Amino acid sequence: MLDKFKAYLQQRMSITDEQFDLVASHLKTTTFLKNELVLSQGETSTRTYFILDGLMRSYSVDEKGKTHIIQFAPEGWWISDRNGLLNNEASDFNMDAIEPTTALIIPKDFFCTAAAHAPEFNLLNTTMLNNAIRFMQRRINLLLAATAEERYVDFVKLYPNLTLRVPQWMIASYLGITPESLSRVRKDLAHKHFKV
Amino acid sequence: MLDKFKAYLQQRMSITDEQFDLVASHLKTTTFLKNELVLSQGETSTRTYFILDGLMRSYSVDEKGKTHIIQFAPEGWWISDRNGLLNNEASDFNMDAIEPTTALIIPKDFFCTAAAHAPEFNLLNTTMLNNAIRFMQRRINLLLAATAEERYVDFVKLYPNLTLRVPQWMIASYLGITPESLSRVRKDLAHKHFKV
DNA sequence: TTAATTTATTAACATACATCAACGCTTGCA
DNA sequence: TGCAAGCGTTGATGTATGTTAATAAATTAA
Repeated sequence: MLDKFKAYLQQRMSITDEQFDLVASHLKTTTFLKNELVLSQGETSTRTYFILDGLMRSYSVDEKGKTHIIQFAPEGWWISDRNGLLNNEASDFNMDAIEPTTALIIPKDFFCTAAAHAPEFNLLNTTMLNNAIRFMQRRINLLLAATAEERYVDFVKLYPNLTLRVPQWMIASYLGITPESLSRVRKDLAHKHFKV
Repeated sequence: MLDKFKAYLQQRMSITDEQFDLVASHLKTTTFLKNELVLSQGETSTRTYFILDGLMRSYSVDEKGKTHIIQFAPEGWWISDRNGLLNNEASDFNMDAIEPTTALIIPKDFFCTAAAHAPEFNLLNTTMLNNAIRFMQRRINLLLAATAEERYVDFVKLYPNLTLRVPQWMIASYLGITPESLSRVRKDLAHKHFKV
């Protein structure tokens, strides 16, 4: 199962087998059941998860009980609560597994200790963080500028894979619209011969 | 002028005068006029700016010519285009100075070279990046879950300083509403005795 | 200082999306 | 096997916010 993590790293940095073994010796895997709650709003967690298999999400629940999805994390993605990670503060969000999931538990100091074995881990870390920012800026821009239909089309192009795996109401919740609206958006797109 | 940067670093890490001098010797300051365009959509820039004085913003312009503000950067904030920084790609956004601005030019490899002099720069860098992600998740959550009024109230509490410095139509553009809507929101809040 | 431009407000009207409710379809579990 | 629960669709209706336009106030330029 660690092979997937090794492959992930090798695609993004140069790392020897020895370095990987040293680094990976600190890591444990864990599994979550479908719909298992991993972290609730108000709890504190300093862990990051690297998803080996399955699908997780982080989301908020507002006063009316409505759910708003902050992030999807399928295989090869990272997910964590930054409040806990940075300041040992309570999480603003919930986290759960949408599918049965296997994940690596990445402790808070992982990149720091890993960099002691292979300095390139520092660059990998900052590159990934910058990338996350880039994606979030893009999403914010869409939320500010685009219609529900445009946001859905963008989602499908960006995550064709997720579109099939995730129930529609979750996609709606990620896009910031109701499931009913998404249903209508899809109907309109079908008339315009939009595929998948 | 570099004093401000030194104070900024000293608040966030331990750094000696010698280390600072070494690190700062690579840096140049630059100034921008009010309304000066710093970067346009389609151009490539690998620079980051650290704002010493003044106020900058990054924003997109959609097909209808409407402006959508991605980020405000007042004194003590960083601003950059991640497309250029990460991949030497063209920027999705524009960047300009809202006020006359003095900024440090931070080259792409700054944190890497600085870490050679003071390793704590690595931690500072990742902490700041994680913090940026935290703030953006919070903003996304508000865009998904909150009304225009709630978002405005949140903005005013989070950036009381900016509320006074920035024209209303820019705040509207940051919140994802029209200036007319913001005007109405403010009127309603005034009736509810909301202050500032 | 006047003139020109930008910014903020207000009103009438338009629309994208939400809400509420009803109805089949699937799914999972008793 | 059957039945409850969840999911997706559709329709009728409601509402927050957008659009357009006019005007006033503030800022900038000449």
